[in-house]
Amino acid sequence: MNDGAPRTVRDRVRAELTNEIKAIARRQLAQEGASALSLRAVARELGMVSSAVYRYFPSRDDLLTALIIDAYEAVAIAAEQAEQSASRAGVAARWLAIARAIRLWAVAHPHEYALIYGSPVPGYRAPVDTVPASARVSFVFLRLLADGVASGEIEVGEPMPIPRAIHADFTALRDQSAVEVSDQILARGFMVWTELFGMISFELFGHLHNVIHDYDTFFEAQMRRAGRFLATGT
Amino acid sequence: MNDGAPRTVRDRVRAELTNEIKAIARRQLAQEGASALSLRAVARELGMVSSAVYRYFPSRDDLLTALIIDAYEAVAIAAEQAEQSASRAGVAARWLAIARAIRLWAVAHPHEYALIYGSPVPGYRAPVDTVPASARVSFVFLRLLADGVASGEIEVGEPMPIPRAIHADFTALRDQSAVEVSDQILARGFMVWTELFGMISFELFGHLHNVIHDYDTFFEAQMRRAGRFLATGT
DNA sequence: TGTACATCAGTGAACGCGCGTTCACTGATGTAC
DNA sequence: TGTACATCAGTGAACGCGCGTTCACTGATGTAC
Repeated sequence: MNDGAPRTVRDRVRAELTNEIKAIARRQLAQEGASALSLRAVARELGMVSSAVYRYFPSRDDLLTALIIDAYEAVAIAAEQAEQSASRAGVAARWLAIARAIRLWAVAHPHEYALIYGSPVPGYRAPVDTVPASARVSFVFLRLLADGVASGEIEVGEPMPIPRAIHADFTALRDQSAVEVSDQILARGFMVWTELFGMISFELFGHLHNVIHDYDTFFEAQMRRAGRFLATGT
Repeated sequence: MNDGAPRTVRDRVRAELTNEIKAIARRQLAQEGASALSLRAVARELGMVSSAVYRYFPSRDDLLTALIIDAYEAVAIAAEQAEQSASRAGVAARWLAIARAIRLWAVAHPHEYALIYGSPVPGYRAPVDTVPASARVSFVFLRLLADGVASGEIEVGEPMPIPRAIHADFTALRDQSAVEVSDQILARGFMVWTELFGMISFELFGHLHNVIHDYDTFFEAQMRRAGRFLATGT
């Protein structure tokens, strides 16, 4: 149906309107948050009658799902582009580039960040469609880990014991991502990755308010430290 | 007015009803999330007419504020109790006790956790009243840092450069908390603290779904590793 | 190229719902003397 | 201890609002021959 380029005028108009609906919805999201997102408000701003939106999205939740997928893809693309721009640099620099790119996207789109990394929207259950989109950004990081190990920039050091249950999960992750990285480095990677999103969430959700004032500098300093930990385990 | 014990029957009934309202609201929060919390639904479950609730909370937002403060205090109390039970143990064990207690509280009260550490509730602006409550839990951690440095269990190691702007914020934090800990250890502490909440948020908000299966074990392993980093910087 | 029919986009009205908040009221509880 | 008045809790009706979703409809666009 919608594979390839749109053939007819109708198809093209439809694709444009679909995007316009999403753009308006994103804007309203940015003003009021996810649970205040309403089809009627979108229709109003579009200059259409509310029932017309149903020609494009069968329900409010489907619109929300589309926004969620778009948001996941936007972070992923931001990370991928940063990674590519820095691809000739070392692992530490690439890590910083990725971390900065993700944070900058989040700061520029706080409600979209909240939509995907904040509390789940009440009454909404994410369908499976969102899974591949959500995984995409972490693959950027996993590839960085693999590169770092291959180049020797990530020092493996003395192995630490990993619980059996976690080893199984890590093995599954290696299979899915086709990235061969040892348990120990995956565990280290998880710490740094968690740190990154914890940091952004703290900043955006107000937990550093009146504690830290220069968010940019603080983020930069902590991420540099995290990068060192990633590379050397210290 | 309400200083000390309630004097009259009316006062006692009022205090009980206020608590009951909060309890019902908390339960509804747990079922539907914060933005679905409604005074009318609470009144319905109370068996009262909706306007009666206004005798207890002047608006929906005030009820929400009360829940937020209660939630902050509940995590703080959980952390404090864990800390006290482990107060004779070493810093590593105390850190683990605190981390576990906070996570267990979060897992037991996911919507209350989301209320305070997830995305802000749309259309709601937290009043200043919530600030002291929100800070309480981190003071537990700051005191642990100070104890660890005093006892030598936290190794200071070679100092690392801290940006001037961050040094100023850290100084203010030392003043507010009356905890004397060096910039370097504060920075390290921030990393570990961020890691803890990042981890809990990842788990509760579904970002480890189908990746990690044994959350308990994973959390335990990562927090042990974080504890080592806290103590030794490695 | 032209016509006949099928598909689709957008309209407008309607259904049923729940929400926050206000207000004048009744009856019970508390207080001052 | 008893009475008169003030305070307070809860009622019931109402205001005005916005929401998601359905449905029969009109008119425009696309397709097959």
